[in-house]
Amino acid sequence: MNQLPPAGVRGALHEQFARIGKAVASAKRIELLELLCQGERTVESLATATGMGVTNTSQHLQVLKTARLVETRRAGTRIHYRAADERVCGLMSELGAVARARLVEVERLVRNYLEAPEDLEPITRKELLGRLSRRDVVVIDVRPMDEYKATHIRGAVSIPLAELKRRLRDLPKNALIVAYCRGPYCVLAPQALALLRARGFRARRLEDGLPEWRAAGLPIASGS
Amino acid sequence: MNQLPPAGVRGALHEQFARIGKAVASAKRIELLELLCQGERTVESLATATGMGVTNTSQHLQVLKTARLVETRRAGTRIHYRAADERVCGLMSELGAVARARLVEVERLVRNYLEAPEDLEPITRKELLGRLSRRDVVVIDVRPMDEYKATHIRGAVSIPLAELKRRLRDLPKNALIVAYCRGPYCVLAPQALALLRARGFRARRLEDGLPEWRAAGLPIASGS
DNA sequence: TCGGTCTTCCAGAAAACACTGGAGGACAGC
DNA sequence: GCTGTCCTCCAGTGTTTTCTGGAAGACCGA
Repeated sequence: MNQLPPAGVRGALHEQFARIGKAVASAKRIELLELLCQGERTVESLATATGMGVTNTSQHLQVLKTARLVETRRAGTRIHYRAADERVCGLMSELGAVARARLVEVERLVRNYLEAPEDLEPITRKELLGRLSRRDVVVIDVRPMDEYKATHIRGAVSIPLAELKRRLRDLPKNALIVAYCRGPYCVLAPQALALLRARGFRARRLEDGLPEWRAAGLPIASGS
Repeated sequence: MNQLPPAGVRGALHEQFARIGKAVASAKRIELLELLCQGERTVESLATATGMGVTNTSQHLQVLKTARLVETRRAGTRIHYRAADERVCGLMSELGAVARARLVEVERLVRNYLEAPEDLEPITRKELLGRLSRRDVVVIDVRPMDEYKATHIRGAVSIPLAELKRRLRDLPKNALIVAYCRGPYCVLAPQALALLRARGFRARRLEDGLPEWRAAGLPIASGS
């Protein structure tokens, strides 16, 4: 190649490269490829392994197939998928390496799970009060909006559990997040924690819930 | 790592990997990354090099930046972008390698341009007639739809130039495609050829155009 | 402080994509 | 032939991405 191809071809070439990129632009497909790099599997086994529906799995596999990253083999009524060649798996690990090197979030995810087990304990009212006055915490009220409007911990923001996923981007990645809800048996806060931690946030639960905070005579507020 | 992280984290990890994948899921961004792997450049210089608008270029660069694939440096009023590290460029070449290895289209693109110069000559009416009867050709009429309805070569399908891009998927990748329009000085067919060839199709032009075909007493039709 | 330049942010339209459920195709066993 | 299994295709819905102009922000030089 002693000369560049003309512009029209260059664009189309890049589009071909992008086909590969698009194929690995989805977490589900990456999961599938990782599994396939371990060995051949049927559609159904991939579906159960990833927790996706069979239809959806099949469609993702079609995408990978048209990008020529995987190949198929029919055996009776079922179809076995496998990675098209070792280079594909090489690309996957390269991708993972870049992700680990470049994305701090990945490190944080691992650290959050493997270390800091004390973060799994609820935070006491007293400690939260201290942190609130030092402003080194974000307190979120994960109950439905109308309950928040009625009464909430002073300084807390309302993020109903249903909206949490959508509002993740509003939350700080480095500060501690404390979630609370109706009381010690309420499931909203634990669910919020699970989501937050899976996304790499540092999150803890307040001991008990709002009624106990209020009963302790600690500062509350109402309205939005 | 002697144990897998729990499912919630695994999913989130894959999503982090997919962030990198998404970043390279667009031909434009791949082009930008390739340029940046050669060295630092300003937004404007990237915009002119790729033929994109500055706004659009900037937005693609933001995507790359949030994926941590590129970094910036301010110098007075302009901002210099560069690849975040060599591993990123390594990933790009790995991507290109897989694309070349796996995508036949890429090979075809190169071949279409570097070889088969005879395909650049128009096809004669006589040859087209023969191929039409052997059905080993797809003839497309790239004039506006109403002209097609009035009269067209029998066996041709109507794909007005404006719609060609959208309808590329309807065309065969292996068969020969012959385009015609109003006559030897009409620009529609040449433009269609440029697009088709850039996308890897085998495409030729009919000598002259419809009037000459008709004048030669060859088979025509009308209606849709 | 005031233009001028370079870049980013924002809002809206068009296109592409992911997921779902139901219909259809290929195969094995009876 | 018929039935059941496994997979793929199709159509519809809701979300995300891409691109475009216009406005705003950061910086330089006068």
